[in-house]
Amino acid sequence: MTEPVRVRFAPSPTGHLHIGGARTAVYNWAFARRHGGAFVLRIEDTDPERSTEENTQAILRSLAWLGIDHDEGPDVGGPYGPYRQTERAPLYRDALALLQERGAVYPCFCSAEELERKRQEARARGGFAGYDKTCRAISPTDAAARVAAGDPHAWRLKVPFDRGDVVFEDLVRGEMRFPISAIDDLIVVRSDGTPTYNFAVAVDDATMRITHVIRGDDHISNTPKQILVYEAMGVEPPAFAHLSMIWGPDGKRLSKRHGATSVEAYRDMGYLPEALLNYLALLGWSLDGETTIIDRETLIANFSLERVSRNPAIFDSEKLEWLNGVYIREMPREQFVDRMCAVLQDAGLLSPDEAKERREWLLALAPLVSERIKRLDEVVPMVRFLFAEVAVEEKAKDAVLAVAGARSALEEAARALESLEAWQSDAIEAALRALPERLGMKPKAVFQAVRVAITGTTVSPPLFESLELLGRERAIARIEAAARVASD
RNA sequence: GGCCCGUUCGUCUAGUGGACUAGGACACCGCCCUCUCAAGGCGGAGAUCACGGGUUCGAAUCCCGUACGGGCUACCA
Repeated sequence: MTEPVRVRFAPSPTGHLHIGGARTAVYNWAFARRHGGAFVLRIEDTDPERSTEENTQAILRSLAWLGIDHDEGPDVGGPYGPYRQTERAPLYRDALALLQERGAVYPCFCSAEELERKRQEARARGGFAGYDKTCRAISPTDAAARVAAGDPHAWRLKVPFDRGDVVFEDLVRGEMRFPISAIDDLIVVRSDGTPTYNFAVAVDDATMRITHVIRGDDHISNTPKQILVYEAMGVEPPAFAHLSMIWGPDGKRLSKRHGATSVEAYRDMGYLPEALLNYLALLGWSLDGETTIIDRETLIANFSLERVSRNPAIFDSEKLEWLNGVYIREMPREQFVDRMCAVLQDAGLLSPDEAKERREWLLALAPLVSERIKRLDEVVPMVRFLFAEVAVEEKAKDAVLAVAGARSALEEAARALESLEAWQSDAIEAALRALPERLGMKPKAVFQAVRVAITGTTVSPPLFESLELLGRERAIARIEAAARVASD
């Protein structure tokens, strides 16, 4: 195959971009980039009830945030547009005309009620419950006459009787084979003139010159129908690759019940796009079974459909969180400061001006924080004490300040820090380390008392650095205040 | 009912007839480091490869069947 690779991601804007859709998008995108092909975005908005422009924009935003860029789409255009199905009506009309010309379709005058009744009967009898092909028996002249007379009708595909099994090579699963007898004379155009899904998809993929259709495996059984549409049009079908579904922790279809399912929700929780991308890539694909940290470039350079797994995967948010922590720790310090500032500004702890003025200070704080969090939203509780006055938590008070000797430890600490010449962590450390022995206390008891005094909690970034960043005046004031409520 | 897909540690996976006493990662447990929490280092536990038959000198890997889960079977997508 020498033609350039063209793949598409075709979401329905009936909701935001979900984890499952995002994974499909990632695989399509990675495949396109790997082969130097085009990644096209097509919006399947034929369901007017549930499709909204807001959702389309949200999907576009989510893809952009993940760093999945498309070459053609509703927002950037392209040579095979339009890229919204609702705008492609003329294409479907042309395709129907082509099928009519080729004698590949026939009008069906059966009413919905009639069809429903037949379906019930067939189901009761057992076996195949498809359309009984009543209208296929109507002679072309009679049919044409009824159409001309304005009889309501849908158009059905004449599934050939002598075709043999529909066989295709799925790039993930291998050979797929469907008996032609089990495939219905599907409706391609409804009586209101709108195309059905399987027809629209085949027409779109054909006219957009899609070479590889990579999508969820809920479409496996649709594939033979679409192949029949291609054949009816006289067009070579693309290659297909079906991805298994992503499930929630309970092994059921991923849904709101499982908590966050949209890409935007993960963004808002402080996940990094590169971490989500990495996680999604690994959910059903592996580089070699060993490598887990896979950046964008590595993914593009190595992605292959042959290594896509056939079984459904359960979404493991703990592993995603761990991965996010890895990316946070590996993030360049400057970049982390930017991310941290954004979060602090959202929390109202920092103004844009301060972010600029205190850049050096923030750069010093960054590594203390980045090493301790897995999500960006953990920044705020961890460093709040540096930006605002904090009350000592009750349980911290009970566990640390209510211990014998806490008061003298704090008083001594305040004294030692007051007389310090240079307010730097190493000097602070030297001063505080001398205390435990002199007071006959364990180092941990002294340090925890100081920690609680300045942060209000028993857990914080490293103590000496925290003291330095807090500043002498505030640090000593807090230690003295804590001493007043501590036990002897 | 019919057609189709799937089934390896709790989870994601490696594995394509012999290197498998089934490897890696997350989670879990222990130890070390240590001012807390993390991070990091070291180690541990965890999979009768869904089950049952076969093929073969030899099967997680090939074939058949069963069970369980899932999809399609719409003038939904």
